[in-house]
Amino acid sequence: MPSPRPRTRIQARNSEAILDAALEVFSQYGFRGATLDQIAEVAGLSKPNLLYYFPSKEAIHIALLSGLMDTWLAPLRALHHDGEPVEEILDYMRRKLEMSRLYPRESRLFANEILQGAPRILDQIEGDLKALVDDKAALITTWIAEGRLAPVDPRHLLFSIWATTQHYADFDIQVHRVLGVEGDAPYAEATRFLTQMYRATLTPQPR
Amino acid sequence: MPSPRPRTRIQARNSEAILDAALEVFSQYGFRGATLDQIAEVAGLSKPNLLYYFPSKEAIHIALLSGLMDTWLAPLRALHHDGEPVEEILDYMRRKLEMSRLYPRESRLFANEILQGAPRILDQIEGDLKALVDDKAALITTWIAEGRLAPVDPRHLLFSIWATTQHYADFDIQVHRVLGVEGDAPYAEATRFLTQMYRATLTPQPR
DNA sequence: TGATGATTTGACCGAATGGTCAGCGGCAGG
DNA sequence: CCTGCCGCTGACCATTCGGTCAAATCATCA
Repeated sequence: MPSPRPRTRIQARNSEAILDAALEVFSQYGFRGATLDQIAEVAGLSKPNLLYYFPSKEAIHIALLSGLMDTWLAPLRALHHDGEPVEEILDYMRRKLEMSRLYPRESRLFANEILQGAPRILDQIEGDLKALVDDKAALITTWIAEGRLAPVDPRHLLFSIWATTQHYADFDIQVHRVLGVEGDAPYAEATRFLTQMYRATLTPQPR
Repeated sequence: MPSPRPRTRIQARNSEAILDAALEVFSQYGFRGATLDQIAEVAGLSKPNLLYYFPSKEAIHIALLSGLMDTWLAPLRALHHDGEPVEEILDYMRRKLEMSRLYPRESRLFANEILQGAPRILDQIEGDLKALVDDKAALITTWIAEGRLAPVDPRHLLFSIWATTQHYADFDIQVHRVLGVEGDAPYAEATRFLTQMYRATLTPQPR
């Protein structure tokens, strides 16, 4: 039984190929809709060979998800209490949007998992994620109390940032077809629009 | 071969039960991840009986999607050129949010279809949806030119409204677990937050 | 070079999948 | 009461599914 983490060069290469192919397939069809044959074909390996590196379909899925959560929360963790509050949150939004641009498959994998009821990451959502949100919401509340941020609901502010930024990854096709363009152009426009929207929302009004 | 639209009372009842069950299952697992046995069980019918009313799994899916698109676009169609621009768009946002609250399964079905590459509704996205967006974007541009709306990118404004409102249906579980609440409470809070955000974003600044 | 373990695969398995079909029961109209 | 059709089902089918295994091949190093 090979260890889940690669030890030899060839194990590293194949494990990575499998995870990459699995990300491709799972992110599009969800766990139940994806098949091992599909993943094997994308990875350029035979199905039994997949199962030589991972004991089951679910193990591949779990391997993807467990690595994903930390990556996904990193931008929010980087929301620091030093710096100008409005710009801090704008930076967070831009980091999140950049994640959607660079890692759309990861975003879709996450979306698929949530849509299916988050059976494999519910504890992390109720644990790590909730704790992190509580923490950052407290920080935002402090900023508001100091008058450095317009009074907004901190949690729904975060929800809206997640929603707007991930939309460009998850609904990628819709965005491109409605705009009638291809490539990364929507992200540049989105950066401008979202910067404008959140600046208007968050800038405190002296009165 | 029974016609797709019910003619007798019993056909109406069963067709509706099937579509309702299929909506339940498809919206959670996507087309490929859903099974006829699952739908049959939820509908309280036998699998062959499903296929007495619909010729195939795909036919059920198509029946759901074709009915969905019009319902889904109705709120945007109702964006009128009379009335105060800011309040018109706020009303649209609230209608969309109300749709998420009342029809979360429809929202998830749509999200699943887009995630999987929109194989069955791509033409409608490039056709009806794009045309509608172009039309309403022109209206918004007019409002901006008249100084009755802050200058924003109209299409990305619509994207952000879709994203934020549908988020409460599609990521329902995450929202509830992170907030630590159950029921419709998030929708009331979201209405307040989003009203505040879009009012701040859209209200023109006299200078 | 030979030995040894890592890697790969064809053949296969039982279960689940979408779908078919002959026929049964019941109900409506004559 | 008979007839005929609508609604429904159990049994079945071919394919695909996740997964196993023995055997073949490959790579490495003594």
